[in-house]
Amino acid sequence: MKSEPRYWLVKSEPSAYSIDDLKKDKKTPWTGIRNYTARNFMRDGMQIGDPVLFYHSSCPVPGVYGIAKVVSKAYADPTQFDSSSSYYDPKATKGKPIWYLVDIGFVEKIHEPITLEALKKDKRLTKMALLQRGNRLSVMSVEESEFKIMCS
DNA sequence: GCCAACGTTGGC
DNA sequence: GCCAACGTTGGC
Repeated sequence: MKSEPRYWLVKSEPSAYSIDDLKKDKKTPWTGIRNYTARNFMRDGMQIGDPVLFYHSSCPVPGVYGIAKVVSKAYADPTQFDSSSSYYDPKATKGKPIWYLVDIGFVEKIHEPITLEALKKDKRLTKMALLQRGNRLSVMSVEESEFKIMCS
């Protein structure tokens, strides 16, 4: 990893796992990521304590609904070894895991979510990864300046 | 290693 | 439900 982004954004479909679920659980293993770029961010980039924007996708009002943080180092995603899991990967072995994850901890819920619509309107954010055309990455980095703009 | 086919994501 | 974008797979 060339640069060292320290701010992140993770996407989740709220019907599968929402910011309210994270609030209830306090923390959760960010399991099931099966994209190499997203994996590399978690495995090689994320450090304990890094702030994470929690984004709700595929829902009536997509946007950032809360703040979380990285609370563990990267470790092998156990679901890749579980043949009964939909995330099972027969090519992975315990000696040579393919997929990694970190634990994500709850920080706060944003009472007025920062909607995708609002993000698109802010000229300062047009370059952020989330808004780049066709970006479907479920874990991505966020510039410090972008994070501060969104928190204000 | 190329590239067409296929699958998934996610906004609308 | 549609469709554009794009990552992954697999035949050659």
